[in-house]
Amino acid sequence: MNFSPPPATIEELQHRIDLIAGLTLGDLAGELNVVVPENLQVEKGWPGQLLEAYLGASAGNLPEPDFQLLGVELKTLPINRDGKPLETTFVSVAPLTQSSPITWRESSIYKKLRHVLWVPIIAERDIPVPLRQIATPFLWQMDAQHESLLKNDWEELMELITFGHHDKISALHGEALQLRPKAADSSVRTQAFNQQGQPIQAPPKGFYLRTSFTKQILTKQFQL
DNA sequence: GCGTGATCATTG
DNA sequence: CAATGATCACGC
Repeated sequence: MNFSPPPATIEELQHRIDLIAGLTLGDLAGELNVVVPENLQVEKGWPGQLLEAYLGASAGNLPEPDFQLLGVELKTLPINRDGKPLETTFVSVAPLTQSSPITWRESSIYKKLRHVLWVPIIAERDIPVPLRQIATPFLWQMDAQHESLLKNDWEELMELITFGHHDKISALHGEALQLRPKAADSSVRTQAFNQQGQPIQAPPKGFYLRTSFTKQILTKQFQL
């Protein structure tokens, strides 16, 4: 995709997002001269990549916030017509080989979620992809309550990982943050440690925000 | 293979 | 019908 130049300031970013509220994915794709996929079965990440290109977010595949200059992470959020999140939100892969413990504020989760540009998209599956409409994007900063919630979940999950119990972690752990498979398929393996601290091969996992958490963010923002 | 962007689709 | 586990594409 053809990328726009990155915004230099928060104000410039705010101005850009004010202009896309109410537009459809087809509108944005048309401006960028890109073809809209029939459905997202084959190109699941397409909405996110479209918005990245349109808004000039380009951290590439670096484990860094999308707008590096501004320290802002871009997240599209599929919602239904009532404004309720339809999917969990992927944040980052989990470090299964973390030997020396890192602190919450050093974590990629904190760095990415500290400041987020949320772009809600009305994305019920019966709406054709090009007609899916961008609701009201907004800049959001993690507050103390969000932080303690996420920090608690993160510390619990990281402790399980550190002690080699990552194989016993399911999506059921965590109130706001959960750990789920993150791979091309279930046969993929990556380096990890077992309970004895010996290196083993294990399925890669990623951190995801539950819909209950993103729903609260939307509720606070829009007083839904 | 890993990390980016996520949604799909089966199941309880 | 929500949620968990599985999956798809791309850059390097």
